[in-house]
Amino acid sequence: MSRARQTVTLTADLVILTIRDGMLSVLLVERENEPFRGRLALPGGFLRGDESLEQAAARELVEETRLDAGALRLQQVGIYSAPGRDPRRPRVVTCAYLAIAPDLPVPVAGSDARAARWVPVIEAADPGLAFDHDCILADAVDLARTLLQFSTIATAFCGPEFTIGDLREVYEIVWGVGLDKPNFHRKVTDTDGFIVPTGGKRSSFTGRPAALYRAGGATELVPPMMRSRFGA
Amino acid sequence: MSRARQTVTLTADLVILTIRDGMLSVLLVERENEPFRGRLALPGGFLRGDESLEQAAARELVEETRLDAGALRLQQVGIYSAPGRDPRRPRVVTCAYLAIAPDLPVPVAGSDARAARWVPVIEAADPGLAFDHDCILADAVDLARTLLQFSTIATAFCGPEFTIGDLREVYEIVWGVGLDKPNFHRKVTDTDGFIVPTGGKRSSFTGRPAALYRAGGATELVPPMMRSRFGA
DNA sequence: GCAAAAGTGTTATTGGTACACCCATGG
DNA sequence: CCATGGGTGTACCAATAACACTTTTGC
Repeated sequence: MSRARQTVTLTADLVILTIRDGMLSVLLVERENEPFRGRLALPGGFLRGDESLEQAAARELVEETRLDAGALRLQQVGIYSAPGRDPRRPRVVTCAYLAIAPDLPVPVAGSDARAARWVPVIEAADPGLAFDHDCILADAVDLARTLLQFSTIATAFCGPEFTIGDLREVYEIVWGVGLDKPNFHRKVTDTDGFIVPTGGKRSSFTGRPAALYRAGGATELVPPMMRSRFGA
Repeated sequence: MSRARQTVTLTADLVILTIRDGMLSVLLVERENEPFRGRLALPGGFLRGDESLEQAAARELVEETRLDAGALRLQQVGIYSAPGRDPRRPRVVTCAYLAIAPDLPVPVAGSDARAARWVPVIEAADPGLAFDHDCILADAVDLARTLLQFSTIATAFCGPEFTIGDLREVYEIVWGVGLDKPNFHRKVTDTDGFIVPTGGKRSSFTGRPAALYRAGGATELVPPMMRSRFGA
């Protein structure tokens, strides 16, 4: 029987990352049904008949965060197909997608009544997530760290307008390192299309006001952003 | 009806790349059944009940090439789930895996009777492959080019022993550029764990004999291999 | 003035590019 | 000796790392 071709159930799971209170955080939902009732899990849903997996992931993203998936860049993390990973049915295979969101005002209750909330990534593995979502989350965070290095996606963590200091904080928090402020400033301003000045300034509580920028048109970051030691 | 959860058929397709006669080539099989009867397609097969997709891909690889998947590094290219991509059934979703193989002695007829043969990648798109395999192949070749830049996987194109010139040819053929010989030599010898000398030498028809090397233990290539202009 | 954050200048070092040049072998 | 590919030396250049220093705000 194991040699026979068979059908499987396909789901798309989302790893929506943001930065809240200086911590890399992920949107998790509390499961209301068995198995793993009461445990936290990544938001996700079943593939429908008229859509691709990426479209399913985009639909989930809108339901959970009200963010337009077209504006965000949805990145495929990988496919998880180990037999028995879902106790409910013999074969439930999932494809995980990474989305990076700005700090949203609200725990964004989805259109469905599930209780969604932001959880710092370091706390997410505490009792452990449902299914193999710990593994998926770890892979997605790894991917996010790599994307920061080679793409301009770090701006997706910020709002429409941000300072270079905001952007540097994104790198420092996601990578868990300190970056040299002067060198970072030059790097992002010298890279064509990374950020463009809006002309505005923002005064923080203390210190000199910082110039405001918005995301530029470039998506690739060449040369890549290097991870230095500690200069914060 | 389109909102209902449904089951799909899952397959694992393989993009097995090698270098033959100085050309990047891919292993293709001729389809014996409709649809796309007589057209070339990527080797692949249905997921069985007791295995993951990666295991299914590894099994296919052994069947097609007799290569141990454990020795090779199987890389996930992506998932292809557009509705209607397979005319046979409403939903057939495939996950594509990239394998890089040394130049094998034989067109390696698989254990099944399918006629498998190596086809240069530039010729593969000539009448077009079956299904969306043109797209999968293009994505896999892109991935291979990127992997050559950031990993040591280029050695997988070579046999157990190879010269630095052999390795340089791999880069030149896959990237379609010429590389500076002296700089390439230093780059690979200076990178710890990329290649290790075996002590042997190989005399070609002409010129000074080249030292032989085997693949080292490193998998990542830092700093990455750069694509220069043309110095061949 | 002082603290704090933004932003500029300058130097040392690392690593890639280009290319001249020598080495070892077959014919 | 000559052609050919293997391999070394070296000058130059681009980009990063480290850090001193100036600027502009709030208090």
